[in-house]
Amino acid sequence: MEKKSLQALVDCNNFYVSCERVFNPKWIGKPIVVLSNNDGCIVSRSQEAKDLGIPMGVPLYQWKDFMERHGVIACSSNYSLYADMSHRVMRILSHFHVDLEINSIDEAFFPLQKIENPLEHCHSLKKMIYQWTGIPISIGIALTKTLAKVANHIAKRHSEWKGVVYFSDSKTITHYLEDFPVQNVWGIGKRITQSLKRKGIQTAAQFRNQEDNWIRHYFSVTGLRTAWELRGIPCIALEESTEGKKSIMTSRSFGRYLTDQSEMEHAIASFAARGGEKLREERSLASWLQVFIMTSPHKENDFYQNQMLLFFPQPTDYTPDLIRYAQIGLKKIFRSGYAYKRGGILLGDLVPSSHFQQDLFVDQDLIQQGRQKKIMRLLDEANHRFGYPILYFAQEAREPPWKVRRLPRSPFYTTRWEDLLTIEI
DNA sequence: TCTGGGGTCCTAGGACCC
DNA sequence: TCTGGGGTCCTAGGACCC
Repeated sequence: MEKKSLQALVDCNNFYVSCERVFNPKWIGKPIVVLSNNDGCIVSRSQEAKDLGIPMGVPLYQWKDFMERHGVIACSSNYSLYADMSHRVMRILSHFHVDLEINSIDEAFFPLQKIENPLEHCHSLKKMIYQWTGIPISIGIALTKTLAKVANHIAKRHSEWKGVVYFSDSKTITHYLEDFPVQNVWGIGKRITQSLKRKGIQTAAQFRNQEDNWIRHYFSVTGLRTAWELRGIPCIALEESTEGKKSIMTSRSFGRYLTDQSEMEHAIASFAARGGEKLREERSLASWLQVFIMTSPHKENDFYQNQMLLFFPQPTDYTPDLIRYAQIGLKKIFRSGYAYKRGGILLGDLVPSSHFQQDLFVDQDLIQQGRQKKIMRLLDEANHRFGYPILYFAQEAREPPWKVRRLPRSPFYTTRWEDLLTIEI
């Protein structure tokens, strides 16, 4: 007989802050926050910062005074460092679990039904990852993904579990769900929470106990799936991790307003070039490109946003093509007289580059194609080796004028030779 | 003055077809 | 007052996630 499914969810604690602390141990025990691009929002908080009541995702300027009063340290984000630390954690996990499903930079699921003693196994994983990477993690174990999420939540808040929570019987599950705010359930966001509150539902247990028809009627199949998952019936399958992305987006808010068309052209070219890199990393080709620009959505009068979709004659990952099409689109939608706050590109209908069949009717010289591939490979290799872009296209902006950092960023400790950590003895 | 950057999935409604 | 009906495909927009 087949054993019941069992899911584990690994989640790195306060991931960005934890990465910073690995190389800056004097920050351990202090309230720290990491900021988004251009230092706009707070995107990661240490436990001490959370305890002070600083919320996730809020604009920095609204909390600046408060943070100064309480001695909260803020630093700019360093995504290369976080991506590299994430790879290290995931590599260790995938060594023990080949069917690891990476959910985000700091989160992964894996099935556990074949493991003799899940609790013990996960405790040793947790210890190993801390020893080898310096990153503290929490693990939730349960029959379904949604319950594993809840268990993980509990693991972070109830220290008596020592970072690993195993929902092994229905009594334990009910006990925690009765105390679990419904808005913290995976898949239940702001809108659904509001609607549930109006109907008198506050906890995960209350939601789980509603009738199927009622849930289906108000919250569609998505809501019903969540309810079933809370009852321990798996509805969200463990996906094959080999499945690739369906679209790739590269976009930024600008550190200052852009009014000049040529500046916007440089910005869009840089986004297209970065999109090309991501495509080739994924070993995919894009069938179309969408370019979009917008003014600040916080300024209601004088708002303008527009986008244009362009199809390639055949799927491509060749950066000069991406830049060329992005510029064509931009010309059509750019209106002068506006102060632009954000722009970007979206690449869609991705197909694996290995599966792509040459279209016989497109007049494309094969030798030429081979050369293009070679150029892109050289470009990627060079930029990868140095850990930051040293080769780029003339249309790209060299020193992005829209990028404004006010606070120092940590060095690229793990991806740039000059930034290697030195220890004085 | 200052408000992230990615993604996925679902639904409703229109176009179109037989 | 009557004015078919059902299926598929596509798109835009909403809701959610971290």
